[in-house]
Amino acid sequence: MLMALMDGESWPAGDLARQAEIQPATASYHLEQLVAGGLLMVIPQGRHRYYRLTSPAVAELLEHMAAVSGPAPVRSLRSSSQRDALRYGRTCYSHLAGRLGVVWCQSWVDGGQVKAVDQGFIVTERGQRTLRLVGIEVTSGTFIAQHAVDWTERVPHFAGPLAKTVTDRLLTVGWIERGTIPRSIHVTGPGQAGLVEFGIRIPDERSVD
Amino acid sequence: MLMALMDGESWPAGDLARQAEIQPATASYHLEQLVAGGLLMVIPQGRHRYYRLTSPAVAELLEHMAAVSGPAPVRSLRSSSQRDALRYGRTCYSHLAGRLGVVWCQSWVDGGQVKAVDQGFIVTERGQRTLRLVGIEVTSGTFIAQHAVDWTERVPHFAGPLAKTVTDRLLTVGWIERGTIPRSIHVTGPGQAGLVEFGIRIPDERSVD
DNA sequence: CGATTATTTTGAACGCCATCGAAATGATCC
DNA sequence: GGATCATTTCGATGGCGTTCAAAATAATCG
Repeated sequence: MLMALMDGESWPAGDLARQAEIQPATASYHLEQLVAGGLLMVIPQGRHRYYRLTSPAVAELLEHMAAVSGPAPVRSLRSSSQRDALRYGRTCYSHLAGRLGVVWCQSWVDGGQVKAVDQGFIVTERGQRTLRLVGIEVTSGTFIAQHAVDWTERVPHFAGPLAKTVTDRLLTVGWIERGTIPRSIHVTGPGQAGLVEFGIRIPDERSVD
Repeated sequence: MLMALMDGESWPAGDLARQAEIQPATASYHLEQLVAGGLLMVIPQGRHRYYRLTSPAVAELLEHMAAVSGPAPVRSLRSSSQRDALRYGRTCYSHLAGRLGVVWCQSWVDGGQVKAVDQGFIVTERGQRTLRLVGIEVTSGTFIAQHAVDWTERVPHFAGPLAKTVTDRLLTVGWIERGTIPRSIHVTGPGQAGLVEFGIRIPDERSVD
């Protein structure tokens, strides 16, 4: 359930129960504990009670835990295909993660849109021009944080405010869109060409290693 | 027990049991689980079996967890005084943490030995000269990572290779020394003057807030 | 080699915690 | 206002995990 909430969105108890494949009563019990423990907060809205992580810090911690613990053993076919989808692309507190996020980071390093500095990257002039393609205006030298480790890929990807802005923009212009599996992301038809122009070598969605 | 191992040192099962105030058999049982879970490794030496964290990554994760969970409620006077000692100064995987580590970081920012950049600090020319006082030679511009959050202080402190080098050096020249409580650090007599010259405003050991 | 120390293994007891079905609460919809 | 849906509360069950004492193993010491 915590993993399902890692995109920073709010989900009602029932949805979380279904995803965790447990009874609603059980989910309710656990969610209460997580709220008591300060990891979750609850936003009552009508007959729904929306749960969400109390802060991005919690998401970071979870990502950190997942990174150290390594990939979980596959329990069922369903969770496996679900994992594959998330492995391809997903949002992590509103920035791109998964293979898509990693490839973006690598492509931009190789393509010279960003220059690696300690603990992150700074946007080059080329990067500045590339960002302008999707209507984002920044001064070159702007810093982009990197996420220390990525859960499924174990390599850096962009994080922080600018990463979020870009992700939002890519969703708005319709180059990427959210899948049916919560937090999953995939590339749209127009996005195929768009992202290449945006300096991202798009990975094949079929061949997820 | 994990907290006791956070300095990266190796401890035998018995010592860990005593610190955790549990029976040796119980400790052994738990330590075995932690090894199975990949958090600990064991180094058999004679009739002792030394346990240690498998990697610095585990220590970072623990620090992260402690930071998010906040200070634990005080259970006993003993654990409280122990906590106070660690709050004053301690090593975290071979770099200074606790109030001492935080003050070092703040003093150097104020004193101009380092300049804050994103996700860390870089050594200025003044810092270069200060480091030379203890026989450490670096080029100005050298990067010092910062630990995102400090468990007891919740403010940044130095981490990474250079922080470790300095800590080792301060121990070698005898300005700081390890206390009886594992991981605890305090300032020696000579260190009082030395650390001031080294650009650190030494906090009073008595008045730990 | 016997005594001592460090540690693990075994075995058993206890407690508690996760789980679920059923009932209760609360809110929406018609 | 009654029906339906989302969620929580209640109550009961089963299981499992933690714990420790005692015994076993292993290594050191005299």
